[in-house]
Amino acid sequence: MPDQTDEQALDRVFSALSDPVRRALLSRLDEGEFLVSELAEPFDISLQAVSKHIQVLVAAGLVVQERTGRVSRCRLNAGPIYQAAVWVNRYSKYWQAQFETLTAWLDDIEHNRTPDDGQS
Amino acid sequence: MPDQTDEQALDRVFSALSDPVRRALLSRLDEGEFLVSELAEPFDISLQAVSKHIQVLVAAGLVVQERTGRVSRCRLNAGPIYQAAVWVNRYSKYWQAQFETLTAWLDDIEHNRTPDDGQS
DNA sequence: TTGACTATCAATCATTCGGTTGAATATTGA
DNA sequence: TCAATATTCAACCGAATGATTGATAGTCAA
Repeated sequence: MPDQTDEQALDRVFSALSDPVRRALLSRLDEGEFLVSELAEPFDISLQAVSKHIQVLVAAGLVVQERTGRVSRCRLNAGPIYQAAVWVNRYSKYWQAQFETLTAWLDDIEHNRTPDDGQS
Repeated sequence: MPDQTDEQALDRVFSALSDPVRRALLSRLDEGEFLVSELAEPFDISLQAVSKHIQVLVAAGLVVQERTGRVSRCRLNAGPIYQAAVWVNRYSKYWQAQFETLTAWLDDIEHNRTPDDGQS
């Protein structure tokens, strides 16, 4: 039985993941650490808008920022996604057909191989 | 490489999951079919508010409604959650410690056993 | 037919969200 | 010191969100 704090944390994580810009930021940060300006570069929106998106990710606990001098280095913290993963995986029984694919894919990760990932 | 339609579908699914009332509705519908009034009963908010939450779930493709006479029977359609599950499971490598728990849990589901589920 | 019941529609309200522009803060380096 | 740089803060804007209340539509049954 999750307490209210957990529920609110889940609110923030799912809400953070509901925006395509923020998902793209997390995908990028999965590759390493980046400065705010580096993260902002691919987007057509203003740097300030990206900065606010990063703040949303920080509030959800998904990103950690470490400021040294002028620059602010951003690092992924995927831990909070775990509860979201547990939540959505409760429904995996409904896509049995694709289930073998998912488990194989998770198995790939477990053995530190690269899954068939067509991500842009 | 997901197309824009898929991205927007993911937006809607994650956004739908970001509200605790809607997550509770999905959990309930995982147990079977319910009328709108039955779904609304446990909540302190108005029936109309619950009806609107259900409409959000329908728009995300997570719930199907079938109206017969006065009543509207609601049924879970978990399929669209799959893409969200794939998305969050990309980050499973970051919680290796808990990973065995997750795979064991998925394995339980695969064999139609009941996982250790303390859900309210 | 009348009345109760189920659910949605409609209007409203306060708040949040995603974006903008402009100013401020702080750091670096010439 | 002074100018350029990196980031955040602040104010604002329009649209979306989550809730309310009241009205409406449609169905069932006495």
